[in-house]
Amino acid sequence: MASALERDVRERFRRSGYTLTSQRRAVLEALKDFKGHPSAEEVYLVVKKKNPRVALGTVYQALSVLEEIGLIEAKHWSESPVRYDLNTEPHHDIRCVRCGEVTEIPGVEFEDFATRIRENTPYEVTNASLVIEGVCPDCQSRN
Amino acid sequence: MASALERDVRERFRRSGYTLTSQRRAVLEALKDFKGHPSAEEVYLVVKKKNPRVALGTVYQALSVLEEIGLIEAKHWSESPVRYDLNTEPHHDIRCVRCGEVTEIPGVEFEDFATRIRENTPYEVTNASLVIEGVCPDCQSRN
DNA sequence: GACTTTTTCAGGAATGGTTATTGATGCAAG
DNA sequence: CTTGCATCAATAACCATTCCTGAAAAAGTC
Repeated sequence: MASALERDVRERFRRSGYTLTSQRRAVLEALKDFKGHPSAEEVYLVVKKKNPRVALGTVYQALSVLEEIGLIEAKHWSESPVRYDLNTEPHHDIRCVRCGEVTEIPGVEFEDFATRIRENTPYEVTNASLVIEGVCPDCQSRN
Repeated sequence: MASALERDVRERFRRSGYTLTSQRRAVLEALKDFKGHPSAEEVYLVVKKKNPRVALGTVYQALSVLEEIGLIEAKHWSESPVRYDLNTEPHHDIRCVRCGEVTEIPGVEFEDFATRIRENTPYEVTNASLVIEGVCPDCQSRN
């Protein structure tokens, strides 16, 4: 499965014209290793462990390239920096308003909904994502 | 209908313990007059016309109080400051990725969806909103 | 392989939206 | 009137992100 991802990575870089540099690969690796949905800063910290010379700006730049070519997805929450996700399959994430943890919600389909949106606006819809917030089980019990 | 809103405003302030000051009222008025979904800065400009002494910080503060007591709603988009909306009925907004304009999408119900989300996560869901982006008709024709 | 051109990078400064701080101000209760 | 507390204006601080620069690396060319 690593090779499938690997092939996809190469392919997307080739098509985009960007070069697959070691820094961009490192960012991708960090995102793969990171359980959850790290912020740019968190990705930076992981990357820096292996290669202390990379700058935060480089990570931002790499993330935006990776997002542009569709390898990763950026999610915007209120009161939180942007968080990145390697999983680009359609899915939804929920963020705990107390501890900030982000996890995925399985088994909720979105397609019907997106279709209905398209039927009700003259806009050409390019992107629709859900921002879901709540209190995670841990924080509930920690009342 | 103005009086219904008026009553609601008074009621919510009373219950919250906050005082209904002239500045907070001015922010509310600005939001009512503004067609669309202004940013804090835009609200500030409108408020300043009538009362040039208010500071941007005051507007931010007033907006956060108004949001806290449920009179207005804040929406977060990528690449855009937070935008505020007086309409707290459940509804969806779409933002044009070219010109930035935000408009409402009528006639799309959300409830089933929210229910399905609640059934699929152990989180206690407090908030779920859609972030929809697209290209508005004007910008499409202006290709 | 040496040369040239292009892309990317590191480091740090700059930006922009938002929040925090502080002392002043205004209103309410006695 | 005056004491007390919430709110306000002004401004400084903050933080995530972007921009800028010269250096380095990679890709293309002969």
